[in-house]
Amino acid sequence: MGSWRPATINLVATRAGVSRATVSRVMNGKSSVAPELAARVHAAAAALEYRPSIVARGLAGGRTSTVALVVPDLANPLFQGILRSLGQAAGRASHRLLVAESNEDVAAEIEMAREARRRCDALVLCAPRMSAEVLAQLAPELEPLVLLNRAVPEVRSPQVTVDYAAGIRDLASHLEGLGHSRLAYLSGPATSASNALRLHALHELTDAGRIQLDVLPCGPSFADGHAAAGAARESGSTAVVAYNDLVALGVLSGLHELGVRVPEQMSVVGFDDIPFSAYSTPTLTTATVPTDEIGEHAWARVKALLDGSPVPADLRLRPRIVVRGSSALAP
Amino acid sequence: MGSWRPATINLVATRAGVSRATVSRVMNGKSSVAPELAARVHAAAAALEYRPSIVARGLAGGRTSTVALVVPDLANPLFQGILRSLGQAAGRASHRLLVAESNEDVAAEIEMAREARRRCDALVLCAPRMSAEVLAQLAPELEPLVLLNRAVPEVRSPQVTVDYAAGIRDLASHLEGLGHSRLAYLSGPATSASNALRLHALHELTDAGRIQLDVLPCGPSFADGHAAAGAARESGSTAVVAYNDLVALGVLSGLHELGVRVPEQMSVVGFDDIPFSAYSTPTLTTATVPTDEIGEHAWARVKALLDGSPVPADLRLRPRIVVRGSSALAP
DNA sequence: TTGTAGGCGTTATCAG
DNA sequence: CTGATAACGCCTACAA
Repeated sequence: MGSWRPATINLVATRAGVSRATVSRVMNGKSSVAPELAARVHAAAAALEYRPSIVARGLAGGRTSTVALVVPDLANPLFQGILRSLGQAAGRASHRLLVAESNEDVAAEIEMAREARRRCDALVLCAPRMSAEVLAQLAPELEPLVLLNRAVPEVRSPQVTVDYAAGIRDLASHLEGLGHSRLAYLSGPATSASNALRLHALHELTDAGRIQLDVLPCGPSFADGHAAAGAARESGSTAVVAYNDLVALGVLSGLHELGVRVPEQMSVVGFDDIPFSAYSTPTLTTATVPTDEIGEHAWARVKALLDGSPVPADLRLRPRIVVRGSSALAP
Repeated sequence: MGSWRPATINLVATRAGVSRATVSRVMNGKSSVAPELAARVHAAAAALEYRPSIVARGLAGGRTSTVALVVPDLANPLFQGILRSLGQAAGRASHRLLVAESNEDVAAEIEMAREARRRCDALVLCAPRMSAEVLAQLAPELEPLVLLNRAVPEVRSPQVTVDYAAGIRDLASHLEGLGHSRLAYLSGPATSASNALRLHALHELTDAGRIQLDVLPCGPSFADGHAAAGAARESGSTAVVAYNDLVALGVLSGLHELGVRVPEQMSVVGFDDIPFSAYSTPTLTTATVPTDEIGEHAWARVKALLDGSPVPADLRLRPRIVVRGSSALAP
């Protein structure tokens, strides 16, 4: 038994004594076919274990039933969540996901987006670092395109974004309500758009005279947060707002080592609600980014684009505050 | 300006005043072409922003430069790690990854594997739950195939597996060396092959009279571990071997709530070394599964299969013990 | 070295 | 309702 070649539509047609066109019609359930012929086709297809070639179908019909997802970093729970939910949603509609990780490299990201798009029906792009100009210029050739986690007015493609500003405001308000009037913000990567948004939202609160703010350079990782614990303690603030949960958990760990009790002596809040935040000691007050919804909504837009049906309006998802053990009344 | 159609090889050929064959040759760097013609082709291609259609190329040449990865659960750090490293390795060779998640559903897994394979050049399959019989029967039609995280002698395809037994043995030996003679094993899902391996390895140690073992039914999640903390304490064992890190961290949390100090009163070890294990309180002693290497080696085998070159021998990666703060001398 | 022609497996358009 | 026939975009003998 040599290497087995998959059955083609031609074989099935011959075996069933019909034309390829009829086989195609039967397989696709399109325009009605005489019951008897249909039965013969089904029988032949089953006997031959025939499966239409997705590749050939892609060439002929221009649809690959595949959508591409380009993300900067698959180690990030946010993108992992998006990957999962988008994959599930697409899967339910019999579409597959092609995933490409750019490793935060914008140049690579551009090339990957171009290339990934060419072999798929649509592209879902998460490009937090890409400049609006580049994105605006690139977008047209990437269509059908859905932009995630990033609002770019210059781009006509549907966008599903996260209202980080509102999330941070809610977090700050929560702390304010607990009597904290001076907050330390552990800043993420300087090039991060979402970091800029967070910072901007915080500055608005200081401008409104509601809080005092210490901005401490930090980074996006646990280690960064851990290293910044000392600076946070020295800052004179009574609460720490971390760039994300990883950083917050790092701060928790760092403060613990420094003998600073959380939340008694200092409150800490994160952002993202990664799985462990519910289980750290103390458990972490944070804001949840609804990645499930992002994927779901992203898929709805992809589908609309592909079907030519009305595309749902752009969405700005508001993170939900999750109050846990790391925040309490100011000392 | 209506919707723009991507340039085809025909357009380039016409523009350059050559035949399609010549354009094809130039684009693929195959058999030498007169420098002047090549220059014309390059110029035309550049002017038209021509990019060969990957889909058409796939149909004609039978290569899609895409490989499929099927995993049971993308929430699992193990598979996330494999996804990342495999994706990176494939990417370096200009291949893309099609990812499909079966949600632990074996029936769905079978269908996904079949389907995913048909649209790609090869399949990398992680199917911890699939029976050896089914797998053996399915494998031939899935080739070129690389099996991950699962040793199945009946299958001829290359396999990269993890020696969980050795990992567990090393962990148990570590505890034994600390004076623990009675261990509680928090068992994972009954259908999990890796769980069976862990259990088997542990039983060998009891059969050898080296340790006493309490097997406690548990599960694979943090919540399962948390819930099992009480049972672990009552078991009479002085150390807990958890099915994985998630469970171990859950136990840590549960024991903390019960007022049991770790590692003073009880030692706890996990398995996987997920990112957070280095930062929990106490930090978790565990065993690292080298996901980076898995992806790397898996890709090497995929490539060999596709190139028709000699396929590297099957690999059994041994986890590396990481001793941290959750294990200490028996009380 | 270059061009011609046929084929990859489907779908879609027309006749009949 | 069914069957030729022409795309789809590219690759690859085979010929010249």
